[in-house]
Parts: sequence; C-alpha cells; structure tokens
Amino acid sequence: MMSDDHVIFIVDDDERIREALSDLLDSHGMRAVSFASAGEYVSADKPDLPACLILDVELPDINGLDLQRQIADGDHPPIVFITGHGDIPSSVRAIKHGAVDFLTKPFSDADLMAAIGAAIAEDRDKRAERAELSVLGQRYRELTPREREVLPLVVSGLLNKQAAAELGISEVTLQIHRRNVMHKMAAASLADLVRIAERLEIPITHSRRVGGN
Amino acid sequence: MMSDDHVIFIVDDDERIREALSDLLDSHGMRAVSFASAGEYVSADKPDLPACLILDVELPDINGLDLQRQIADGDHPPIVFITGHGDIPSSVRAIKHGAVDFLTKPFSDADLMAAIGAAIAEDRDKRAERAELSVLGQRYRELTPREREVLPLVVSGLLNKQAAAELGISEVTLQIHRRNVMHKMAAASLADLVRIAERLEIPITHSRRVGGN
DNA sequence: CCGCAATTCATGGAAATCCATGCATTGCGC
DNA sequence: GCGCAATGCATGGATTTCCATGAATTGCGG
Repeated sequence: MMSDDHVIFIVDDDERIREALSDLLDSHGMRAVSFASAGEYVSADKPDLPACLILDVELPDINGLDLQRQIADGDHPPIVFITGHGDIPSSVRAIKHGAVDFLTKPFSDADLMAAIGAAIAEDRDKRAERAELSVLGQRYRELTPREREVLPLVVSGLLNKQAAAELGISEVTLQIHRRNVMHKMAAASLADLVRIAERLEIPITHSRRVGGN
Repeated sequence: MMSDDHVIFIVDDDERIREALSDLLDSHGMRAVSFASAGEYVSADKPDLPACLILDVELPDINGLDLQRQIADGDHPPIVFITGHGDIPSSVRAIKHGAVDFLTKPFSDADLMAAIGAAIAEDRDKRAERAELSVLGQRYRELTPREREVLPLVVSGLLNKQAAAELGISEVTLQIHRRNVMHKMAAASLADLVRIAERLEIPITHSRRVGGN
C-alpha cells in the first residue's frame, strides 16, 4: 500500500545503499525516488508533495554540504544527511544550515525513520506557511503602486488625514486607496490588515502622533 | 583594557583549559569568569550582561549536553561546546538544541573567538527581545480580568458592538474597557495594539463578521 | 480615437470610534 | 464605615471612518 501524500528523495552514488533505503521505505509504505548524483536530483521533475531528502555527503559531482547551500534558496525539502566518513565540523555545519539530522553509517533503521518522519512533518508545516505567504504575496503584487504606498501608512496606525499628508494628497483620495487596499488584500478589518502586513514583513515606518488619539 | 559590556563564562573541570581560555580572552580585552563544575556555574551570581557560555561536554557532575537541556528554560547565554572526545550524535543534539558551535580539541583560537563573537551577538539580540517582551508582559498583567477579556476581541477586529455582545455587556462599557486597555498597553492606535498582541502571542479567536465592513 | 486603469478630488450622509463627564453597585482592605 | 478598584451604564457631542455616487485628467494599448 503505497502512500500518495509524501515522497522521499534518496541521493547516493552507492547503488546498494539506494536499494536498501528504497526497500526499507517500501516496507513502511513510503514512496521513494532515487538518484545517483546531485545533478540528477536537481534536474528531475519532482512531485509537489511534502518530502524529505536523504542526502549522502560524499557525492561524485558535489559535496552534499555544498548542495545544501546551493539549494537553500529554493523550496527544497528538509535534508537528512547520511555519511560513512562524517566529521563533527561537517555535522555542525549541516545542522546549522537547517538539516534535520546527520546520520553516520551504520545507522539504525529506527533513527533514520524517525529523522524522515520529522523531516516530512517539518516540510508539511513549511509548505503550508509558504502557500499562505504566496497567496498574500500575490495579493500584494496586485496592488497599484499608489496602493502599495498607502498600505504601510495605514497599518502604521496613522489617521487618514495624517497618511494623506505624508503622500501630499487629499484625505478623500487616501480613503479611496485605503478601501481598495482592504478589498484587494481581503482584509475584513484594520486588525486583519495589520496582521497581513506583519506576515509580509512590511516595515512600520510611522506611528500615530500626539493629537490623534 | 577590560570591556564591561559582556562576559564569557567558562565551565571546564580542567584547570589548564580554564587558564588557557581565560588568558586568551584576556588578551582580547574580554572578561572571563571560570567555573570547575556545572553546579558552581548554576549557583553563581552572574552579571546581567550579554554573555557566552563555553561549556565542556565531560563535566564531573553532569554531562554538558544534559546541562544544556536543564538550563534551557532560563535566560542562560548561548553555548559554545568544547570537547576532547566528541561524537557526531552529540554535536547534532547540541546544535539542534541551540548551541552556537561544537568545537573539538584542539580547536583554533580563531574558531573559538568567532564562535564567542557570534554567541555574544546572539545574546544581545535575545536579551533585547526579552526585555521588550518583559515590558509588554508586565503591562498585560496589570490589566484587570475584564480588560484581559476585551483585548483579544478588540485585536480580532470586531466592532465594539460585536465585542460587547460577545461579553454580554453594553457597547458603552466595552468602549470604557477598550480605552483602558489602549492606555495600559501604551498603544497609540489599534494597529499598535494588534502588533503588541501578536508579540504576546495572544490568540485571535474571532473575525469581523459580514454586515460589519 | 476609444476604452481602460490609475490617480485625483468632491458631496452627502451614515456608522463607528473616541472623549468627557456623571452615576451606581459590589467586594475588599483598613 | 470609608475609600478604592472593578465593573456596569448613561448622556452629549466631536472626530474619524466608511460608503455611494459623481467627475476629471493622464497614460497606455488596440
């Protein structure tokens, strides 16, 4: 019974290791996809599912730790490193850069399965977070340039007349932009909009000034 | 010229190590305080400064990794582990639990100083964050029980009449509580209050409903 | 030229928030 | 009993936000 809600990528140049890991994962009803090199893995079409990347440190084309840094900016899954010749500085570096675990061969099936489970759970959380941020980011990008200027002023807490003064426009125009921002960002209240702005890390550049409760 | 804006704690049962580290730090104008055991360190009065804890893994009274877990809930400084007999699982565990580095003897002065620098910088950031949260937390604790009920409703974005209905009181009374909350939390605007509530991780339990813009 | 989006401004008016002030009740500590 | 804090409610009124509707200008693409 092969589960369809996740996938585990195995990148190791040693075919016996790949086979052994595939069999182990298969026996747990987990889907595995194997690659003999980092280049293969990077180039491959991958299913859009919560995942885990089991990565050998000594690869023929690149050091596993260097691949970790290389793919860090993309939405690659959490890494579980495996290695036959690891050293402590490598393990420290791997973990500090976000790897879930660093296992030296021979490692127990239990340790590997635990690490994989943690990696998939972490990827699920991260993917949900990214999906939500992507929606918010898309909405933000649909704002007009002016609306994008109004947003930080509004979520800073300025009165409409104060925000209007900042931009050198009438309060009435500011209100129009404000309403459009609320609508486009799907915010039911100012409180909603403030939280959305926080999620998008929009900087707060002002504070409501005295005389404006 | 001994600097007064930080301190480095050294916990190692080997007196020669303590001396060597103290001398090294001294030569960099950094203040060091040494302890021969974990118990001594934990019991000692410590200056309230940004700090770094250089911690030996093999201590006479407790394993350094266990001490890390033990002090995790208090405001202890970031840890740089040093060890003569480290293994990879220990280093993984140390870093995953927040240690800045895990250095095996013999380690270079440069590596140690770099780790110490990073630890102190991290402690500075964390201490600033904790200080701010402490102020906000204190303000929150000074709210009356009723005001503490009103706060999450207000920052959820409910209209005053909606929040009042939630508590079964008049809108006028809700407004009084609202104003008191704003004042006690030192919020100049609703936007401020929403951000404060986020910092305090006050859960959002409601959303403004249709019919209430 | 036309249509559209972006930006600007306005009016009239309703709803909501905010403020100052006043009053009342209850429970607690001195 | 008194004073205080917590909680509740009210009035009158000012300010702010929100809404619907209307109009104008500019720049761009078809």
